Amino acid sequence: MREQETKDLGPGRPREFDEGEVLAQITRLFWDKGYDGTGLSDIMGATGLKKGSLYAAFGNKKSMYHKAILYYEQDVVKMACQMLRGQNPASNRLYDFLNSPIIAVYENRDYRGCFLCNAAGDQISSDPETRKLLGQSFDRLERALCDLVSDLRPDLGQNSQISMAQTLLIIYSGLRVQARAGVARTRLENVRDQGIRLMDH
Amino acid sequence: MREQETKDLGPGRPREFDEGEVLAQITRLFWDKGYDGTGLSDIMGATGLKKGSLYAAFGNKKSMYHKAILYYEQDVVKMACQMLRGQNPASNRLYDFLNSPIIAVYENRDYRGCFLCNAAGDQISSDPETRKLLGQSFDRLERALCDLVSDLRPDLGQNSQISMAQTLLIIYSGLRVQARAGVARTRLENVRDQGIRLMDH
DNA sequence: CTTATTCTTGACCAATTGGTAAATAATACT
DNA sequence: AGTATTATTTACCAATTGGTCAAGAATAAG
Repeated sequence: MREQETKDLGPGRPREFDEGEVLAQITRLFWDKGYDGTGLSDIMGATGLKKGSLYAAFGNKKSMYHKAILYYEQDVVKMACQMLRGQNPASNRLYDFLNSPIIAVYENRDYRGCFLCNAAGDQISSDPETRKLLGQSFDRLERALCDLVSDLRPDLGQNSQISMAQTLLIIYSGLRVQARAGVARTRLENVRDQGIRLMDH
Repeated sequence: MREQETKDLGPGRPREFDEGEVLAQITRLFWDKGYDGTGLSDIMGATGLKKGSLYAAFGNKKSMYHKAILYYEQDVVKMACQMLRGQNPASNRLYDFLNSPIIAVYENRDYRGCFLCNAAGDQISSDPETRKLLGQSFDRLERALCDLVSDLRPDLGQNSQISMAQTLLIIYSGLRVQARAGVARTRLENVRDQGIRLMDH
């Protein structure tokens, strides 16, 4: 009675690529080059697929972008949420969260920033479906942050906890943006520490 | 002995457009459509100028973008800094600063966000010159914020004041990004108020 | 008026854009 | 084997991209 994992091949020629892997590559492209900065040619080059296959599998460019946001949520955002709700001490989880933008840039030389934050600044964020997807992913992050705050400050009322979670998300977004803009490490670390100290009040 | 304002016309045909006005329009375009999202055709349409004139006056597209950031600094950022150092009570200035992203979206239906923040998420932020210009503008904002904090909390040491200014800038960036992503007004207001309360500690 | 200088215009460019359609190839079912 | 179904490939499309260049137009100086 269980659902088939690999979609038992019905009639017709089978796919020669893994949809998830291809989507991961598409996501990476949109992530660091933006919507208009990524051409079908880039996508073809990175995936090795021709336009026909891409359009058949993922629809047009805008639809590919939407699927990329969804993939990012199921991949990066989900992982972040698991970390936020993980088994480590709550204060460590908070530190790791606010430290991750710094690690990315200054340890891993990863300048892509946060896909959601980049997308918010992109022209395509005026597209309603894109906004909806961005909102969903941010909400998901906020809920995880809320759980973290509730671990950290069970003494506070729920409204205060929510406000703190929202503030942490905003600080995180700001850190991602400024890190991508090339702000010095020490400055980001100052803000990280202030964000952590903010939880004491 | 004073500098001539309108550049006494020397030999040759005189300009038929005001360089500042045109630059303002170019800036607006890059601001809400991004680098790749803005085509020369858009710029021609908005300014009424042909490519030849544009290239002669501002160089190629990337150079136009750089000049747009500079224009933004001399226009929007400078005004913001003047407000931050203005005559109003310091707490009012802080409120106005953190409230401005909310006003923009929810009172003025202005969804452009902050050009600098958008640019940081843009593909072109990997261009060194662009990063330099972004850094300069952010620095300018941070210095003004530092003066504000020093008005607000003269009791603190300079290092603490700097950290606070940096945190305010990051919160501001985050607010701009999330506001553009369509986050609900009350959430932004929560964060605004938390940012203000942050100054009490 | 002529000349030098600057600006504007319009034609032109190769390359690329997102997108489509037909032909071909690989599978399952009968 | 034949047929229905789905995937891949190839060729093709009109439109647009950023960018250049030469010709014409408007000014100042001689």
